[in-house]
Amino acid sequence: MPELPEVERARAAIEQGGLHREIASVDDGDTWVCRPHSPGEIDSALCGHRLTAAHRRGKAMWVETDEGPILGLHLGMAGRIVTDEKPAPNNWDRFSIDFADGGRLALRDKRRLSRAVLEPDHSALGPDAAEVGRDSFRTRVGRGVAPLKARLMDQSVIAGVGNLLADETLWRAGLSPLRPAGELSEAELDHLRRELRAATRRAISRGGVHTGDLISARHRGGDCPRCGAALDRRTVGGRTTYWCTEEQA
DNA sequence: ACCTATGTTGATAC
DNA sequence: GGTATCAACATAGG
Repeated sequence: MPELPEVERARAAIEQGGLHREIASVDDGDTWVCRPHSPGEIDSALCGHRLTAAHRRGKAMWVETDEGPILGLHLGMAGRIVTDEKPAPNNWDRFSIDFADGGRLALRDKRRLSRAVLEPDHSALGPDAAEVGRDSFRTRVGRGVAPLKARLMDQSVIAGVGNLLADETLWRAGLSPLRPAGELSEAELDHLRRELRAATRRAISRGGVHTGDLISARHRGGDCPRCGAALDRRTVGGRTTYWCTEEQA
């Protein structure tokens, strides 16, 4: 679920529902999700503080605190942020903050691939996929021999594009996921960036990458929603990929 | 019951 | 350095 659009919604949820409330305690007992911290470390660092601002770059989020450390949050493959909800069963709330006012904020994740850490390191992250400028996009994406889709999903190249958004964007742009990234013309790269921004913005406003136009056809036997041709299905960049061989060259 | 598939990242190997 | 593969976690579905 969580690609850039979902993470942006999660960030907004923290901003709207989690700021300026005194932190009474933190449940950081999941040593996998909170690695490399020991249980109690995040708790003692955040207790008594308040969250003051929520930021995002790509799929990475971080929250500032008043005079305290920065809290990094990542949704992994199935995480989401909930505020003021009762604890989920089966310990699905892998990390949570209890506020002094009785409310709470939780990182809910069945699969435990999400992360909560203090002072997160985002130095290996490229510019945000929705913010990257034209020239930067050209030089960062338009190189190498890796398939275009793999390049788009490389978080150190640009941050935020996952499997579904990559397929949707390439389908919108009419570009094959298999094209060696370095072989794209500047015009193609500019067009790709334009479609990436459009697909991303649209997904944010509509609620997530699952609202894309290609999604409904993205299964075995699916047809291109535009031209009706059978979609091709292959593993590209390590992920299941669907595309229209008629329109995406 | 068993097998496959799943939005993520990171470590590892070539 | 760039690229590819597998493992980490846990669930859902055929």
